[in-house]
Amino acid sequence: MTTINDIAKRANVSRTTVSRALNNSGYVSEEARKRIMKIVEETGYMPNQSAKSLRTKRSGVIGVILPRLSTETSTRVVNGINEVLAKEGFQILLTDTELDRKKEIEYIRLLKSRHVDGIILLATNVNDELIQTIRNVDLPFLAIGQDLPEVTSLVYDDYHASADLTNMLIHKGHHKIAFIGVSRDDPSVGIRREQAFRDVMEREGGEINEHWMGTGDFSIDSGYEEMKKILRASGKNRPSAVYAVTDRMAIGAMEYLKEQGYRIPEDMAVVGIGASSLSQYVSPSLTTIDYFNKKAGQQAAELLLAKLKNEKVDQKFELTYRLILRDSV
Amino acid sequence: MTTINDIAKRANVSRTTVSRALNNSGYVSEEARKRIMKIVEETGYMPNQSAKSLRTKRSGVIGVILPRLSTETSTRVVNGINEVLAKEGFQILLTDTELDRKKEIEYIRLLKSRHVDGIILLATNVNDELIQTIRNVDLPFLAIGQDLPEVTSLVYDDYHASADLTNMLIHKGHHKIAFIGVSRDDPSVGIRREQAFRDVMEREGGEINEHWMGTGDFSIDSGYEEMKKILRASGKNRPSAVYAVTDRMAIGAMEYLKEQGYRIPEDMAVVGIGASSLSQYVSPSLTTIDYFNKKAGQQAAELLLAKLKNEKVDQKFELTYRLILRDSV
DNA sequence: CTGAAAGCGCTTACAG
DNA sequence: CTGAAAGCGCTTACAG
Repeated sequence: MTTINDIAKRANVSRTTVSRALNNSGYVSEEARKRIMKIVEETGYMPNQSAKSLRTKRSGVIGVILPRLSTETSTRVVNGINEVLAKEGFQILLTDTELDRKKEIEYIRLLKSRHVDGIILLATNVNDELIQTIRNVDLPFLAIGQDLPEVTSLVYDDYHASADLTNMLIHKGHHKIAFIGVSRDDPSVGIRREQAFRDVMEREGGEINEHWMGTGDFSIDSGYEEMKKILRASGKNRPSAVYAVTDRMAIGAMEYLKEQGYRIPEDMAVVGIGASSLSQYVSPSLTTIDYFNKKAGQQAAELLLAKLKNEKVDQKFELTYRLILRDSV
Repeated sequence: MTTINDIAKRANVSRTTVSRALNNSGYVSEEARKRIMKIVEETGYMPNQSAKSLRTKRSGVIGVILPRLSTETSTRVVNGINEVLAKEGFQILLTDTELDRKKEIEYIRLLKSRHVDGIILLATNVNDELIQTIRNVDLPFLAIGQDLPEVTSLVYDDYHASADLTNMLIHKGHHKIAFIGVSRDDPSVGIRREQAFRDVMEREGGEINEHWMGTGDFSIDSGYEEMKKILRASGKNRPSAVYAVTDRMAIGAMEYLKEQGYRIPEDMAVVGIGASSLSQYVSPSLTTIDYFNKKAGQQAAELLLAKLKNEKVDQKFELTYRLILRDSV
């Protein structure tokens, strides 16, 4: 492995000068610069980033913490993050918590020890230890998806998105709407989306029936199972629509409904959230809400870069969304 | 930021001893160890990985080079890689070439300068400069998806998978089969899958018609467009089935066929490759081939770990596949 | 069982 | 415009 010393020797200058030439810092004679660059070219020399990072305290690496590597939402966000970061010469150090809160905290500290310049967390829950850890590592930090106190957070407008979706169903004539949510550990998805649903239902005189309220775990299977439970529990008094808080659960619900011979949307309307590619190609195509995940990733990266440049950034950002009306309603 | 020196001072030992205690290397009295560990706990000390890496020449980071961050195939592979690596305390440094060959090479060198311990490349093409670069960086290296000369490569069995698929169509009575492939720059997908198709068609007396041969670019849209072209070009003599070399293109083709009022599979059978989640939920569900991408990722990671331990590993690995018969045939 | 010293490959005041 | 020297935070022979 060639080092800066090798280049210096071959160019007949000190390594100080080589460093200056490479980083465009301080004066270097045109002559020396040319000699150095030529040798750099020839040897394919690349500075050792560990040494550089040790010295400068900057690594050019951003840590990204994901709840799950294999969901479309995560992938889109990471894609957006990477697009912006790569352009600025940053790389992503990727970690996957597999939805384990312990790991979330562990990885924040690990990333710190790996000298990342900043961290972007796709957050799925909010708890004191997490907040505490974030404060302690004292690194440029950005959360996406949950509103973390005292942390710069990009949040989807879950309340209004959910309210719009519910309103839309009501205005299409549905007053009996089943709901498939998730655990309240996830404030954004588990609490806010449900709260908006309940608020709108109440305001508009919809019927909320606890037999029609299910709790899934984000998976397609859980959507299927919850739909089954709801239908079995509801007896003669059946909902005419089902609102699942994620596309995957909505698609699971559709599977069960189709199996049971329900026509969608005639016998039962279905809506989800997420605008997954599945939602587009499933049959009938699923009405859903697009959260522009990729854009969220881009924005997160841009904000983090701003922080790295010591620019002041606001603490809270609300992301926009878009209702996509399709054939399932 | 607390360093090993801080710990040493507070524990009244030298940093040498702290290092030994932390790494379980060499002798440390039980007493000293306890004192040290207690302080490590209290301070939440984590060793600076840049310093460690500079000194030991190992970073605990594996570079992963993806052609596209946002495809299900990539995601599944990365997921498999990560699962194995995380267990061993390694992290992934992620790069996305956006299908740009220049970047492929650039990133290999970049990852080297970032002191990764090894590299896994999801390869999409084979060319001399690439092979040369891999040889030059001289790092534990693993390719997935293409057979790179002199590089440990995990390849899907594209030839036989494609042959099986073609055979299956023929045995279902299809002798006129349209084919939507991709550029021959990609030997695995662009050449081998097509070659197997042609070989089987020839052997079994199927009709190969150049009007029925399209070339897409992996996207759903391109599947749609190629299907359109094929149908328009074929006039009265129409195929009864279409084989697209990826699920996404197959789904694009299905979209066009459905728009034109074709019944699937009665008027036209459709098959793809990839076992994407889309293939399962699209309607009718798509017959396809599962390449077990996650398992490929796991195996790649395991092989790389073996290399890091200086174990000898074979140079070529062929992965298995599975035909999934669904309603589109 | 323990510590002083050297060194990994860089950058950056400082002096000239 | 250039270089000698210090130092970033670790690990590892080496000596005791």
